[in-house]
Amino acid sequence: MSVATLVGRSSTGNRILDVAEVLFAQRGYAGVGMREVADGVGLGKSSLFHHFKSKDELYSAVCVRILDTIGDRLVRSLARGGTPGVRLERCVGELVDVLAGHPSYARLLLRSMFEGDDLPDEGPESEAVHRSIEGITGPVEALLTDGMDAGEFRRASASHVVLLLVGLVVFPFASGEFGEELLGADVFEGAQVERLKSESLNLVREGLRARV
Amino acid sequence: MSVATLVGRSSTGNRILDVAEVLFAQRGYAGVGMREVADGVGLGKSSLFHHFKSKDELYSAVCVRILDTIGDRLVRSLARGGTPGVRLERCVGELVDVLAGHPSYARLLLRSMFEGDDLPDEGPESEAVHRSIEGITGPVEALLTDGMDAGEFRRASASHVVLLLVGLVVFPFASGEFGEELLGADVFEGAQVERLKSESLNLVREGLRARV
DNA sequence: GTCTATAATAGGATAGAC
DNA sequence: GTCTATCCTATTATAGAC
Repeated sequence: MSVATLVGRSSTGNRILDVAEVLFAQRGYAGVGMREVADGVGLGKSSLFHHFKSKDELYSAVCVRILDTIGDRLVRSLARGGTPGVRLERCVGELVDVLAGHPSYARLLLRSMFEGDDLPDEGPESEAVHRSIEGITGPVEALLTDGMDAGEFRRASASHVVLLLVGLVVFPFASGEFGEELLGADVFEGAQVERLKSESLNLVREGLRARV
Repeated sequence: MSVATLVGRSSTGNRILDVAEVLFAQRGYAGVGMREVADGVGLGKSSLFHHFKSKDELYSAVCVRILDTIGDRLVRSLARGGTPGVRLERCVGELVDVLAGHPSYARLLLRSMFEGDDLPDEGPESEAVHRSIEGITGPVEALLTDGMDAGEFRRASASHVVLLLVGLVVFPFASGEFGEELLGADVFEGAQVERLKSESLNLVREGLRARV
């Protein structure tokens, strides 16, 4: 179904999503007007409403596309097997690579969590977002539990650790100027990405290892 | 100077800040209108412009007040002495307490980092925010470096680790519905806060400990 | 310090021609 | 599928009475 989501849209629809993704990531749901999106695509404002019947629907479509892209890669990465420790590290590395390769992703992901108050909680779009999220957090939480049961990870609350890990991995790539000033370099530069990846992996590896 | 910021405003000014803080945290800069703030305070819209000459200025004032409140507590906490490990853990615990005690803080902090594109980079307000941030990250980064030099923490890039720590500690309290569904409970509930605090402390302690 | 009134602009969304 | 024109509402901000 996630594959259908990725290919089941016209080329104009995808161009709209491309433009909207960048804008929503930069300025958030309320900060972006349909006119600005239309200008970016090279269309009149009204034409957008032919492809997406409301701003809400456009925003949700952007979120679902990102979540499915990330979800597909993570699930594939997890399926490649290995011990829980190996799989977790591969998974964190993969997530860093996706976020580093798509500068809009981290911001839009975090923003979408904050803007839940601004958007309808019900409706089919919201449920699609929901399913996509659970398709990611579910397997990761299960992986942590497996690692604890196997004695590879120390005992901890898997769900709380997942929450911490999301912040740990995603936030740096959403931190913008804050991160840039802290590091003295663009967060998306190759060297910074590798540094962030290795520091994240070290923190996760050592932080979750069972004491000997 | 941060003390002056905290007391150097009329009671009406502070009431406006209280209302604006909650609204900006919920819906972001662009998502909140001056009218909504005015209604919340019980004033006419125009009266707000007597206290803050623009929406930008109001938003910056909200950010600076939060940053100074957090900064004051962190700096005080750090000044209480101890080994780097002890001080870092006290610092993380204190930060968790502040964020848990003020549900608007984490969201507004993260949002303010994303909305840098939406607001002027120059000007006195932006510089005040800047100073407040450096007053927090500077001491923490120095603490990490001290711990590494003392052989208590493993070698790592202090600045990159600070970025990870901010995400790790701040994000959960900004995660809203996402965190709520993941944990199956309100993130700000006493038991959840304690769980998040202890899991954060464990991850930081084990994750930064020098190998023996 | 707070108010009413107003300016000037932009917002989301729809109707209907082509 | 895209366009122009339009509707209605909301936006930030200012002017000036009280």
